[in-house]
Formats: sequence, C-alpha cells, structure tokens
Amino acid sequence: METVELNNREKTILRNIINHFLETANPVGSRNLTKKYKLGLSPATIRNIMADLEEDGFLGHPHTSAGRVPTDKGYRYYVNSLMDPPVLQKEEKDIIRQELKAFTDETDELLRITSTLLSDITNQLACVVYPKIDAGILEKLQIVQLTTSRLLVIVAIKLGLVKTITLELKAEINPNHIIFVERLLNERLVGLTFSEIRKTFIERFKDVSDTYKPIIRIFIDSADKIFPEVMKSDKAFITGAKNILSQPEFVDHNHFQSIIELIEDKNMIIQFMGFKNQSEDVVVKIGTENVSNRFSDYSVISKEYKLGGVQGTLGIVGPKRMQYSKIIAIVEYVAEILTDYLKKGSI
Amino acid sequence: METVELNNREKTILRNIINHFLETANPVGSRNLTKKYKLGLSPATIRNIMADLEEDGFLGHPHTSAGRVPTDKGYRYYVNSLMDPPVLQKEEKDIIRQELKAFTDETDELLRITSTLLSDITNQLACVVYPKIDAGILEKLQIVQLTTSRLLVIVAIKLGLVKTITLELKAEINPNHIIFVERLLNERLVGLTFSEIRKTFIERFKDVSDTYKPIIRIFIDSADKIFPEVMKSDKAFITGAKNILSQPEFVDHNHFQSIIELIEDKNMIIQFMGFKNQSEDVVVKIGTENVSNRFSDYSVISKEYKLGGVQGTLGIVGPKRMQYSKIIAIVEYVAEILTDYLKKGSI
DNA sequence: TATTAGCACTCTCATATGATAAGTGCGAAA
DNA sequence: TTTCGCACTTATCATATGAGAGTGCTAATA
Repeated sequence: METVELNNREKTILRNIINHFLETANPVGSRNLTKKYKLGLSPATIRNIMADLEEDGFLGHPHTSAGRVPTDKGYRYYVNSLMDPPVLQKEEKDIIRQELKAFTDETDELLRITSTLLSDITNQLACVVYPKIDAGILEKLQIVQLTTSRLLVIVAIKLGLVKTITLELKAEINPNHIIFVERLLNERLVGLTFSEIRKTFIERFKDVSDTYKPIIRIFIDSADKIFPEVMKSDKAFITGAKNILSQPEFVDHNHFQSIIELIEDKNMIIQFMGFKNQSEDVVVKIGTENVSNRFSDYSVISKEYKLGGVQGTLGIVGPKRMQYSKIIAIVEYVAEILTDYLKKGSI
Repeated sequence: METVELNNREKTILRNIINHFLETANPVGSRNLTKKYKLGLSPATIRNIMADLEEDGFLGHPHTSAGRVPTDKGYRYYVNSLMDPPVLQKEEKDIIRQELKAFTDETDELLRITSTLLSDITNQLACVVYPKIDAGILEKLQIVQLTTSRLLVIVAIKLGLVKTITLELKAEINPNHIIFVERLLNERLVGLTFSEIRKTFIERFKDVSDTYKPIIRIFIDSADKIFPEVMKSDKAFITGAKNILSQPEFVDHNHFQSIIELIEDKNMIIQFMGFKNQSEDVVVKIGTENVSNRFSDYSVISKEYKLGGVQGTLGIVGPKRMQYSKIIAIVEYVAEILTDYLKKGSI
C-alpha cells in the first residue's frame, strides 16, 4: 500500500467526517459538516478537500450526489492515526472488573459471562473462543471408577484448568489394574502437551504387558477425546446478535442471514476471529482485511487471552461503522482481566 | 370452545385449503382451489362453503378481496381431525436412528447432535432443553482431591448421568477428612432427589463433629451448584434459526428481532417450550395457544424425553404454517429414541 | 333446493410520475 | 487559495394508475 501523507487540515477534515459518520450512519455532506464543526471554512472548500481525500482513496460516494462515506482505507488510517487513543475511564474499568469478579468458579460460566459482558458494553456481537487446550501441559491424570462399566478420567492442566471425560467399557475391569494404569499414564505423560500426547500415545505404550493392554487400548481409542485440540466441541460463546442487528446498516435480509450463519456455525466465527493470531496485541480487521470477503461489511476487534497458561481468543464483530477507540480499549481490558484471572486466583 | 360439526364436504374443502396453504404460503382462492383439486364443484360453490367456514371461525381474510387463510382454530381442527396421521416411513426412522447412534458418549454432545438433527430434518428452529435434574436421584458421590486447594466432586445420578464440579478451598484440608466426609455424604444423601438434598442439607449435617465442619461447610455453601435444579446454566441447545428465517412469513424485521431474542435468551424459549408440561404426549401449541401472546405467530411442537430417568423437553418452533403431521411424527420419534438411549446402553 | 354463471366491487402489487431535499462539480469571482 | 453561484444528479416520498386475483351477491339453472 502506497503511503499518502495528509496535511493537518486534511487530517482534521477526515477525522471529522469519520467521527460524524460513526455517529449518524448517514453519508456526510460538506454543508452539514461545516454546520456541526466550526472549521472556519466554507462548504465549497470542504468539498475540494473531500474530492482530494476521495482521490487518495480515503472516502467514497454511494452515488454521484450523496455525501461521503469512509472507505476501508479511510477507516484504517483513522484507526492508525486519527482517532482518540483507546483508553478507559477508571469507572469503566471498575464496572468490568466488578462484573467478572462475581463468577470465580466454572471456566464455562466465566467465559459465558465474559462474552455477555463484552457484548453488553460494546453493543456488538461478542465472541469468546475457548482456550486452545492443544498447547496445554498435562499436570496430572486421575481415573475414578464410576461403575463396573464406566470410568471417569480427570485431566488437569498446568495452572488450573480441569477437564473430565467419561469412558464406557465393554468388559469389566479389575480395579487394581486401573490403579496401575493410572500410575503408568502419569509417569509417561505428565509434562507433555496435549498435542504431543496425541501424536505419540501408541508409541509410548507399546511395551505394556498383555494384562494391561485392554485398558490402555481404551485410552488409545479415546485419546482424541481425552486430550483434545479444543476444550469443548462447541468451541465458543457468542452473544449479542441483537446488538448488531439493530444497526441501521443491517436492515436488509442478506445481512441477517449471514449474522445467523455466523452465530450458528461457530467454526466460521472462530476462523473469522483469527483463531491463530500471531500478535499478542489487539487485532483490528476492517472490512476487506478480513479472511473471507463474505465479511467485507464487518470489522473484527480481537485479542488473545490466556487461561491457565492456555491461549484463547475473544473479541467482537460489528459493522465497519463502529466506535473503534472505545471498543478497542474495552476488548483490550477484558482480555487483560481474564488473563489475570487464574494467575491471581481471583480478580 | 363451542363445537361446530362440519359435514364431510366442508371437511374436505377445509383440509384442501389448509394443505394448499401449507405448501404455497399464499391465501387460497376459490378458483385456484378447484383447479388444483378436482372436487366436481364450481368456484362459486366453493366460495359459499368458504364463507360458511369463515363464519364458523376456521378461516380468515387478510383483506376483503384476498383468498382464505386458516385461523388458529382452523389449524387446531386440522391437527385434531383433518390431517394425515403422523407416521414416519421406515427409511426416515432409520436415518434418525443412524444419526444419533454415532455419538454415544457425552451427554452434552448427544443433546447438541439431537438438536441439530431435529432442526435439519424438520427445517424449523429446534430446541433441546437439558433434563431437569432436580428430580434426579443421587446414586453416588465421589470426591477427588485435585490439588491442596481444589476438590473435584463427582455426582452420579441413577441410570447413568454424571456431573462434575470443582470446588475451591480456602484452607488446606486433611485427605483423611475428605474420605470420611465422602462416606458421610453418601450415607446420608444417596437415594434422595436433588431438590430434597438442597432443602434439607443443613438439617442433615448439623450433628457433624467440629473436625469435619469446615469441609461440610464448603458443601453447604456450594449445594446449589453441586445439586442444581438444571443440568447446565445454559439450559438448552437451540439450532436452526436460519430455517425459520427463510420462511416467507418472516421476512419482516420484527420477526427477526423476536427470533434472535428467542435464541439468545434461553429462558424465554424454555418457557415457550412448556418446560413443565403435564402431558407425556406430544404437545402442539398453535399461535395464540402459546403462553405469551408475543408468540402468537408461531407454533410449538414439543415432547418430553427422559435421560437417565430425568425428564427433559425437546421440540421445534416454527411459523404456524408448517407440516404438522410430518413434524409431529419426527418430534415424537426423536424423543422416543433419546429416551431409550441410556436405557439400552446404546441405540 | 343446491349449484352455477355473471358481474360489480375491493384490495394488493408493481410501476410510473413528479416534487423535494441534499449534495456534488465546476467555472468564475474575490 | 478560498468562496460563490448555479446546473446537474440522485434518493426519497407521496401520489396515481392499471393489471390481477378474489370476493359477494343476484339471478339463472339443474
């Protein structure tokens, strides 16, 4: 992308145009702009500058004689250089902390609440993707015999996450054998990541004596379930669809459809969130910057968080016309709070 | 409601009108009807009969000069007396059984798959409400010490459901005490329903010696979480919103809003499903028969299922104009299959 | 008596029309 | 360089118009 340097006056005008558009959702005209922001310039002058900005690709026309609308490039420039820096007031931070404080127990519940909170305060569609447990390190594995034909496997990951799985048995199993296998599994697997375990499981246990083979067999068969890539099969919490649908730009039918698909097919939104972002910082994707051009009307603001040392993603999806500064600050802070969650034991 | 007896010809006409409307979604006119179904009657005669049916409240007019549309009463009569009896072909049953067979393990997953299946084959919004564990009978309770400050409580309900909860401890606890408490809890609680346990917990353990009081205290504090009313805080699976939204009657904005609210606020849909139905049979609620008149444009078809002896509800929500016969049969069969699920160990 | 034909009437829907308002672009003036 | 004035463009809204589908009613018919 070629860099176009804007002078101060152009910057001011562009900032005002975008700010105005963010508020009203209407294409902004020169006359209207002079009325609202006292710039000491006439509409005609504004028009000239607008024409320049359009030539440089920052603004666009819905049609010949409508006001100007920011392009993706315009938004990008706005986010990078024009908008107020993203900061939260102390009171706003307090509200967020307070809200999350109340729920210290189940991971599920915590993430759900986080998502709800995020969608409520940003007024966008919020998404909290489960930690990608794949990189988690096994700390301890315990087996509890529930009945003669059922085992409960408890998998503990370093730093506090716990996952349980029930296994059905075909045949009865000697309880002493289970104790032995439990010890064996711990000896050979603790300290490895889930992905390592999945890949090398068979290899690591091929020397096991025939007495214990049947039990080990069960674990081999269920390895993908016991040491999964993701924490849950429904991999994310998604809330606040109604927010996004009340935006004026999404009144038409097609958008509704795509939003519905988004919240029903969680794989799609996860990909959309940029599941495997390189960056640790907030990621802002505007319109066509998104992976799929199906979503060129949306912007995504997301950030990594870590829960028990394992990395997840959270963020929001909304129309390109959104309060970037404010929302970036919120996403950033929520991810931060959540990351500190288990570290400190409480918030 | 007064009973109006319809003669055979009126019944035939009404059935044809409703069948036709179910297919086309357009108000059906007399001329159109004679063309499609050879009744040996002229449009004028049909019109007379239509007028009679309208007078009796089975049909309505969107406006003076449109075709006829069934009223709620018309649909009700259709469901009770006119439609083909709800039966499934063997192949259709096989498909359903096959689909559910693949997932025998986690309850969560099972219910999620069930919901997806239901929405896919009915082309409606499907909902599977978690079993109301409240009436479940405790079979066994086990405590596993995860770390010095964390316990995992395993709660087994008669007939196979298992639930796990982690508890955070403030202070370290003697492992022997835990074993004692586990035994005590089992002695005094096994065989009781969850709701009984919640109500009488404190009473039942007030004689415990001071040595074990701290641990019992923790259980008292978390009783609502360990023996909850419902199995999960997000109490239902809801899938297939896109189906309902592609129906021609729901093109307008208001309906979209209410559908979105429905899938985001699960409490609402649960109430809507008739969480505590008396009946064991399929329940069909048409339009204004629903609890809230906010949903007078929808019909609900639901049925109880039992998982591990504990009762849940599943069903679909859709426009009043739906293939009642077919959908009733499907809901019925899916609930049946699901109920047999744990009973037989597999499907 | 039950059924049918004919006809005037009603309502919707799609399309055309015209007025209005907001906005642009550009040449000329300040 | 900035501003003014003016012709031109486009969306939006309300109104008009005609075609199409359907009804309701009366009178004729089997």
